[in-house]
Amino acid sequence: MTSDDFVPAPLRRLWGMSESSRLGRPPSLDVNVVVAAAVKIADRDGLDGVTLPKVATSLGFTSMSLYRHVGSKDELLTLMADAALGPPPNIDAPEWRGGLRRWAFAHRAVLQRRPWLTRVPVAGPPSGPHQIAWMEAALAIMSDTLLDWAHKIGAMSLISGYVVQSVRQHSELADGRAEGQGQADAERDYGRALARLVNPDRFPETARLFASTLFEAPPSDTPDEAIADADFSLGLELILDGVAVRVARSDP
Amino acid sequence: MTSDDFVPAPLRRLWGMSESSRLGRPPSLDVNVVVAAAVKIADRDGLDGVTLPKVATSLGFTSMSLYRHVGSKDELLTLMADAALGPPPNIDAPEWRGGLRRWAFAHRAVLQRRPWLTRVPVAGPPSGPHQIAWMEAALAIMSDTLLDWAHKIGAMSLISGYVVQSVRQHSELADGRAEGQGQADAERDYGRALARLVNPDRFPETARLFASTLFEAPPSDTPDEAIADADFSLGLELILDGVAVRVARSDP
DNA sequence: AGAGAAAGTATCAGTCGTACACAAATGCTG
DNA sequence: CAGCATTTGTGTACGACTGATACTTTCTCT
Repeated sequence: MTSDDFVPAPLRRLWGMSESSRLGRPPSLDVNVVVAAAVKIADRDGLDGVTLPKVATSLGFTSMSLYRHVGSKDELLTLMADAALGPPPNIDAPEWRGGLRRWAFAHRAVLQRRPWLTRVPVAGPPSGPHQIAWMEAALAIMSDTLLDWAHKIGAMSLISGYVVQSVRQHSELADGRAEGQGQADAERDYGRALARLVNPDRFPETARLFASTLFEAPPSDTPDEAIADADFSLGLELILDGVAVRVARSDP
Repeated sequence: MTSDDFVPAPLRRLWGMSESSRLGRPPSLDVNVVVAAAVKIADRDGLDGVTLPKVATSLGFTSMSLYRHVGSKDELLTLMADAALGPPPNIDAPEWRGGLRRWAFAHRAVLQRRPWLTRVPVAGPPSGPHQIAWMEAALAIMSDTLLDWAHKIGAMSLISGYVVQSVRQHSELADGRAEGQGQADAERDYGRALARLVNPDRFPETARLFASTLFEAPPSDTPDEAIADADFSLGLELILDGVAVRVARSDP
């Protein structure tokens, strides 16, 4: 039966199953070329810079020609996301905790290089080959544990969601920041501006927070990157502590 | 000096500091009315349904009139986000863990009622009065612990990020789902479609996952909501376990 | 009363996504 | 080798959106 191996068109394009109908006019354009061009534009101009006219003219075609290869702009975004994610690194760690940590940092590195990836609307569950490969890598890291599938998936998507959230937040704040201002400076300005609005009677804890040294005194020679790494690690290790509790619980 | 209590216009609008210049033609429109209308449209048509023409005509004005009260569409979104978030519930829990759990569920309930909130691009650090109030509530819950500020903020934003991510994911999947299909059915279909693409040689763990009972056999009389709640709790308790480790560590 | 200031309006340009009908380029069939 | 079905890329068009600029309207204060 053909209905058994029916795969919807978007999935076929994601997995590179070319039609090669060998009939009619041969295509001078294919999905991968279109996606590569779109990714290049996103790298340069951000996700909002990706428009069908721009992608098409960057290839010397008209915008409508793209519709022969991608079903819609949303589908193009999905294809871009999987292509830009790329394959996961090889991680063969002796124990799960170090492995997941490396997985998370690798994931973060990819997103930091292409912050627009964190803004692609997810149109469905992970279904591209690269997304699946990253998932495989995480599952392999946890294969030694006795966690059940629900916990493995839960831990993985928790970490992955944290990575996305964290990178997006930093990149959006960086976008909204005046040029030439470092992260430390921006945080201090933010604290000062809000400190006037936060009434200590209504918001006692928050007022104490703003009065604390958290925003005022970062050792001035610390690079922004180190601060960001520390913030990121704080949350990540918190999650890993939580996973450790479950791992220990399932292996008495 | 006036420069000391200078507050930028977007912040002034967020905090409801009206100008009341008492000169010239009196306004028949104000920020709150505009924001309320925009929120109503978002509730009905989603975030993409919010356009300046639609908001304006729903009030009987022209689109350009909105620019007298809102700096840009992005600013309108920020204002909508804070208005729609609303004030946090009163949570006076005897211990932090139950308190944070209730905080997370309350936050989730708000976002579930207005899924478009999870898609508003965050333009900066939390700065609206309601956002600050939610932050205050979380800090108050943790005030009994000996966590330092960095850990409190880290735990709070981790939980909040998890809530957002989780609700957004579910609502986006629900949007992409064919009508009349429940969550359990959709997950089963997803598993079947991908199972054919996932080569067990390249993706052994993932193949085992798809072959597992995770997607195939949810007890058929379980309502979708219960499944979603269980998924949500799984991740949340994982995070809380992680926080508990830190709380214990800081109080020997 | 009238000057000055602010609110709301009319008009407009520049984009974007995409539906639809068409032209061009090829392999297959006779 | 002719012509036909088939597939690819194009031209044109429409509706919708953001936001600029310059205008009219409607107030208060002098």
